[in-house]
Amino acid sequence: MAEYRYDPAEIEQRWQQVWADEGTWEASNDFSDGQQTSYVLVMLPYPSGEPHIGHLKVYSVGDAVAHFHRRTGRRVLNPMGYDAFGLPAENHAIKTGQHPRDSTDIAIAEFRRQFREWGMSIDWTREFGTHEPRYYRWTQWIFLELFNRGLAYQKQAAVNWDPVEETVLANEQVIDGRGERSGALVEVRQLKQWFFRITDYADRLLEDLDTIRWPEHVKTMQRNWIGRSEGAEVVFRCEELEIDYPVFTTRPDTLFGATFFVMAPEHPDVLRLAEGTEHEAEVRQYVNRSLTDDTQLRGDIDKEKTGVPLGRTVTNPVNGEQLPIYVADYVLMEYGTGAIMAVPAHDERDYAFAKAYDLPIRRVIEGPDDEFPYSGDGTLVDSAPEFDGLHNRAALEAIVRWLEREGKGHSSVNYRLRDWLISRQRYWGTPIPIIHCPACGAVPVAEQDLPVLLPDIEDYKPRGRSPLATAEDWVRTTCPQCRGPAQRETDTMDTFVDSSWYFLRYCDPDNERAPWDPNIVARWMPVDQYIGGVEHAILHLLYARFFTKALSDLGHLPSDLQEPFSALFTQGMILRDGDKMSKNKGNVISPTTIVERFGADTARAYILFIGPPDQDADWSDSGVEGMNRFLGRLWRNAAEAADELPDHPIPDEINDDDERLLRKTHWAIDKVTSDMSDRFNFNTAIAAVMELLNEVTPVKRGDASPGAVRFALSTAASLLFPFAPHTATDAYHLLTGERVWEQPWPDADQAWLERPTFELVCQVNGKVRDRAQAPSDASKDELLALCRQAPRVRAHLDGRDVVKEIVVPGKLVNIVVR
RNA sequence: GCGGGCGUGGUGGAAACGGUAGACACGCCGGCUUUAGGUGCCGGUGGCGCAAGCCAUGGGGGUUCAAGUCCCUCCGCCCGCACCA
Repeated sequence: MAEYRYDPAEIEQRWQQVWADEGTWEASNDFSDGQQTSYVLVMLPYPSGEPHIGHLKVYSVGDAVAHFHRRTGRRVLNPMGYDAFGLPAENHAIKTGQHPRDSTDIAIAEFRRQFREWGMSIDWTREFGTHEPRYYRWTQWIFLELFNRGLAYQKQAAVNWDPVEETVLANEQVIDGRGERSGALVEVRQLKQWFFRITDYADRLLEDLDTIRWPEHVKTMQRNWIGRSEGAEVVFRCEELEIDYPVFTTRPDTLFGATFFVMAPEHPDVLRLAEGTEHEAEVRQYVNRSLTDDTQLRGDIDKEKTGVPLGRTVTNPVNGEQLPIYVADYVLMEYGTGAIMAVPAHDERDYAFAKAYDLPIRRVIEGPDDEFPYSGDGTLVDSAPEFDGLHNRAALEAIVRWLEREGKGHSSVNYRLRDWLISRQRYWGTPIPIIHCPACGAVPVAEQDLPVLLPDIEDYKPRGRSPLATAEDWVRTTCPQCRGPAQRETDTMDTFVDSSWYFLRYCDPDNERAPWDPNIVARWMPVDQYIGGVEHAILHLLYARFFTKALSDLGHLPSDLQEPFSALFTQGMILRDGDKMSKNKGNVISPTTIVERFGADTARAYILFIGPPDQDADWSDSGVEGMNRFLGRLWRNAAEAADELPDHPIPDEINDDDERLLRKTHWAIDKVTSDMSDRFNFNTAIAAVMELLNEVTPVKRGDASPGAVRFALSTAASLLFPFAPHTATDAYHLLTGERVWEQPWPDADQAWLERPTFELVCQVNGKVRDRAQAPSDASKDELLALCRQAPRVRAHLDGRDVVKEIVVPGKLVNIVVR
């Protein structure tokens, strides 16, 4: 017997050459043939160092989907780019002096090399990095579009300042009071910053979640983040100073239970209200302490409630009562109006405060017991004759109607979502295309002057302001409106701005007159299948949705394009011994090592085989070897059959081995197809191909005809193609002389899926006692009879009364005895 | 505290519907081939038991002819949000 040696290095290199030479994976923007399209997109990588195993996993998933879509008749857009602006490259520059552009371009070259080495079916003609002027020119253009429509604006605000990165951060980038990247406790600073008005879109961002096929937990996270609550705004008046203080409450039904009123320490009126009262000094002290307090500590829910009275009162609009005003740090300036009515009987926090300061507690809703606080539903009591006795839900509406009639309040909706703070005091990002003119204010750079190029500078270190400020020649400019001397904006944009529209640019990447041609975008968008990590559940995925809606409203996208990603899949991490891989732990396994040793196909197929791709999976060195053995076995069987078995068709008269093999082959087609269709069950799909190959080996030595063996092997290769494209291509080519990627996805023949007989499970009292071969078309009575005849069943029926008989056709019979 | 997810052999994991628990693979055991092998091939492998059989999907309870799957409850782990009025 000849020796057939599986040589993945040679096979992979050879086919990659063909794909590169022929541009096999390029997707044309000529849609005249009317072919169905599919946009399969994996989140673009941040190019730093070199790809890790997580990249290999996510792109293997994406590539499998792309290949499956292609072979089931769709034209697939599967592009690649790089999210190339960002802090790591800049921090590296501060340390080494190497320009971030240079280190980034080196990393990109390595990513590109490895993606090619992995054999990913990417359309390389559409590649770009978000740091290239031909890209960020349009990021700036989009900024100006938003600016011109009032969706980008500057305001002085309390913002999150990361003292390590020396820049502000968006709310979404602060995790447990710490900077997302640095882990440093963020400080609050009052600064003038650029924002995008994402809050205008809160309702649509919430509602449209119902229209997309995303994992439920991601949708839930977005809903929580947006944090919509319905309630009412109620006006409390300070008579002494003649000022109205509106508060937001979700429980206007408890208005009669309000016994005091609380303002946040940041509330601009706190000091003014306390002025001239006996509490002034104490209030001043409390406010100062709160503002300098650790934000994290202050946010701790278990922290004891503290506060100070202001020495003033407000009027409860429903009953005219005078409620003492307190300042307390459990009230947040960022939410609602920065002031609340306090109802200790029916709110946990107000109750804790009332207990600590010995304030009255008044029940206005009946509860199941006398316990306070009670936040559930019940009958309204001790409120007003017109509302007492109503269920609190009904009372809520009645009270709001009353407030509206009296002009003392109205129903209202509040959100947790804040506007998106996009300015960063850092170098390596897209410059904000604004010019500050002493006379004209913030003036947009003219469209024909885009891009505003990022200047080269000497020192990248941020010193409380953007390093761009040191590029004085660059900063100094003239005002586009009045031609007077003016200064450029020196902040750059959050890199999440860059990645909020890249999926649109892929559609039309070389367009020099516009960010994209809406007609082309209309053909590809929305993305049919988006794939990436859950860590972007809120940040990137919320921002990209906002951009899509805003750009659609501005007329730059089709009006029906409201969501960028119709379907989302979030992949799990690859762990090692149950731990994250990290350089610190020294347990990193690099894709290069695996690819060098076993080939890309082994690495890719193993990662997909290890378990469901949305779950975390533990890496196993011996597991990889097993996959390498399987691919080698498939390839050798194919090579051997191609050489040694005559290329005859399957004979009309088939023997038992042929039949067995053909049934298994069609079963495998059916299994892999359904595992791939709406699911991501790659692990079981690969297992099915293994089962098929396991069936070929013994049969080959038996009586199977050459045609049947060749058919089984070429089908196995064809089914494996999305997971191990090179090996599958080569095996298929050896057997058929054809290119598997040009072949349609195999079709399972129903006739071979149905069997003339099946194994009938015979149960007594729900326990399996025996099995019997039964004709597939047997009647219920026949199945029952077969079961009763089975020897082990008879033993268990002996001398007992049959109570009940259950027949499940095609499956089992259960006889219940006593 | 609220919301979501998960818990199956020595290991990773199978089992859309309630209907043969453990597919496929790793590991392990045995055999054959090989000068040798980190190769290839064949067989075995949830636990207890000689066997008939019994036990087994985190624990307990329930519904059902039948439960990994449905319901209740408890335990453990993971993720998100968290003084949001």
